[in-house]
Amino acid sequence: MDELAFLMDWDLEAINETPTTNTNTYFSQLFSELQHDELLFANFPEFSETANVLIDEFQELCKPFYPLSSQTVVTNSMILPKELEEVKEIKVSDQKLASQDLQVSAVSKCKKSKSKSIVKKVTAVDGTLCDAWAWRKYGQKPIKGSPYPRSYYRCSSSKGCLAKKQVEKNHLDPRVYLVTYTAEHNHAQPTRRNSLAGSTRKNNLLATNSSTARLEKIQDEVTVMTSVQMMVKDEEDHHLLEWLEGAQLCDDGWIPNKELDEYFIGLDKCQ
DNA sequence: CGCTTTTGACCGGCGC
DNA sequence: GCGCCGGTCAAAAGCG
Repeated sequence: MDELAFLMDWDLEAINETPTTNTNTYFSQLFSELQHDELLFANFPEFSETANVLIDEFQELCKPFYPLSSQTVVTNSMILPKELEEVKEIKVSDQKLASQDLQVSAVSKCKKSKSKSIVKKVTAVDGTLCDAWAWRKYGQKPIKGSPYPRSYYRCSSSKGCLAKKQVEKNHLDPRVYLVTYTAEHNHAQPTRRNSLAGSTRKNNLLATNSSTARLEKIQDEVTVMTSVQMMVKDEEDHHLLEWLEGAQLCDDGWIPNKELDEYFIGLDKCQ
């Protein structure tokens, strides 16, 4: 199979991903959040019918805020109107949400965040390799007080996606990268193979100069570290971090749904 | 040719 | 108003 055919195959794989069930789960959780917020709920008094109606109407309301085609299924993230950002959840990670919406749910149950950005501490080969999204660098600035410049990236997976991240070395420990994510992806996360196909040139060089297996190994290592070592700006999330650090991870570095279920149930009992 | 990175310029917010 | 700082823009160059 030549390279083009291979890429087309990857694209088809992406198109075939229509996680409607997970989408509904995600929206259901989101609505649970909304219903607990009196102010927001007052803005949407019509949301009192079945869950499906709620989901449909909410999707409709949010359409102006994310540039999705009419055929696109909203998956793991989207741009919310300003007033809704107040109740937007902190994610365990930006990755794998389309297949593990429960991770989002667990964290959103834990705490509502007023902070829009997420900071990850990455002890890794390179901050640009730390996730499965494709990023395009659009700027670099020296930062006062730090010997290392800060790099600015925006998502290049999809046109119109507002997701961005900033990467800078920790001047106290140059092996550690601080990665700050802002805004939300308005499209599904690319599959691993897709992300490799659409990743930065540096990643492509790695993939061509060495074996793909080698690249995947690096990314697996980084994935494990980022999912456990994530830092959230708010100290109130300390208990979540403790739980994350103690969680038993899957082979691919992600938290098994069973673990999340238990965490989920534990939270419900506490509340 | 299309995509990326690089890098100086530009802009807005903030403190004085 | 001015200067500093951080974030973004956009032209140029590099690469496959």
